[in-house]
Amino acid sequence: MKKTTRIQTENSQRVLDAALEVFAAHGFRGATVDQIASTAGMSKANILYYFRRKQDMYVAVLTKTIEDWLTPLKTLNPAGDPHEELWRYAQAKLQMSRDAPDASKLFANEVISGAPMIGAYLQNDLRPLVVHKCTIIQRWIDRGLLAPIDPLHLLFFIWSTTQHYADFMPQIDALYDHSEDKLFSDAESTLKQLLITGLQPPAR
Amino acid sequence: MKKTTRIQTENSQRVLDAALEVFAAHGFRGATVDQIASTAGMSKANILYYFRRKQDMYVAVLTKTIEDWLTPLKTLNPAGDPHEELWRYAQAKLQMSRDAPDASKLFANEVISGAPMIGAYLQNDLRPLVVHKCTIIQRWIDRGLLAPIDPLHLLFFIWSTTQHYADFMPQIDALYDHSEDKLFSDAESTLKQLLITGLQPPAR
DNA sequence: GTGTTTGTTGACCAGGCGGTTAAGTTACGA
DNA sequence: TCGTAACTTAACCGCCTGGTCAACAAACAC
Repeated sequence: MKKTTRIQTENSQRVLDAALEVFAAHGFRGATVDQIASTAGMSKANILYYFRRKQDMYVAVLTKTIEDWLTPLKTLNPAGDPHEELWRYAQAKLQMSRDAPDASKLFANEVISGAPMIGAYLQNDLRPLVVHKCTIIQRWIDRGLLAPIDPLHLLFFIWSTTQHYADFMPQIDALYDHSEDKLFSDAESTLKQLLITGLQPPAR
Repeated sequence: MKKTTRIQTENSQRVLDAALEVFAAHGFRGATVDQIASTAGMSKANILYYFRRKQDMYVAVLTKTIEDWLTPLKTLNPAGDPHEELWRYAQAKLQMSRDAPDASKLFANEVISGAPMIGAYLQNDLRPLVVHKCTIIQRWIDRGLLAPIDPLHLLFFIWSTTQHYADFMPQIDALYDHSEDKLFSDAESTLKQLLITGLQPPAR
């Protein structure tokens, strides 16, 4: 009954790529279907053949983004070295900011406007995952492997600093003179310094 | 010739307050004049009497925000204690995130959508200020008062972490259980820890 | 009080919005 | 090769958008 053809998968993807770009730049309300259509190089009526509503494109592209988002956090290994694990996570997030800045902007736009579409997701999916990871971090602290710090705010630190290099790129461009490669390697060393030395457990 | 009446100042302010709220939540394109009008409790035609275009409200509210934004950075005192000065700045920014979250969201929205309105400002006003402050920080480092770190990325760190507590509040709400007071005092100690210990100069 | 400036608004406009439909074109299995 | 299901789009719809305007009300200087 429901078979997905080649053209279907191809064109759906084209629409989603264009939708991500436009929604990331203007948010849900600021984006127009016409603009998504012209970005995708298709007629408006045609993209509405694949996604009947603007909102359908939005949730599709947002859901995909969120799934990618969660992956690196899930891999935090309780048995590993705390500094190494946290730094690996921060690195992965920074890399995502570089590789998929639009995904970061999309998420930022959604949350800034009050998370109207993903409020439930934050409560039902993100929260339990974060609570779990925070207990892992807390256990590291209790065992003296990490300086005492609020695990949740530590996550906020990692999120905010890494996503900054996607969301605020126009500002960074105005202030930073060197290549993109150097920008991200400088960012990496700065974050590493703040994270690692900031989390050094007190001497025994 | 150009005298501003009492009603003018009062009502202009009402419009700007409403405009800040709406633009912060939906960005320039996503905001509607009708919505600003109803938020201000005035008719659409009336608010367009004070600001002839939607864009005029936007630049007015954005300009005001940016001026407030820069103030605390300007007070960075080269003669002061580096840790104290930087921490005072970070604290001031965090307090602004708490007191005026809409201003932070407005700015974030503008930059995320490519800074179409304030690109010139970033180059002409923000940049020289930041360059100057970076040399101050660099001088502290050269004198051994601060751990070696990239001054610009240090500013990025302060900006991103503090603004996170305004822009991403819906996400924080979903993850954080205690009072707003406790949230911000926890944030403060976490940031202080990361900033101060992360910047401790190497032992002589 | 009166005249003039300032403030207020309902009605209106052209264009853009998300979305539908009907009619046509293309792809493809049999 | 042919039939049919999948695909494409011009034309259209009602509503909302930013913005104008003329007519009216309020405030104020004298």
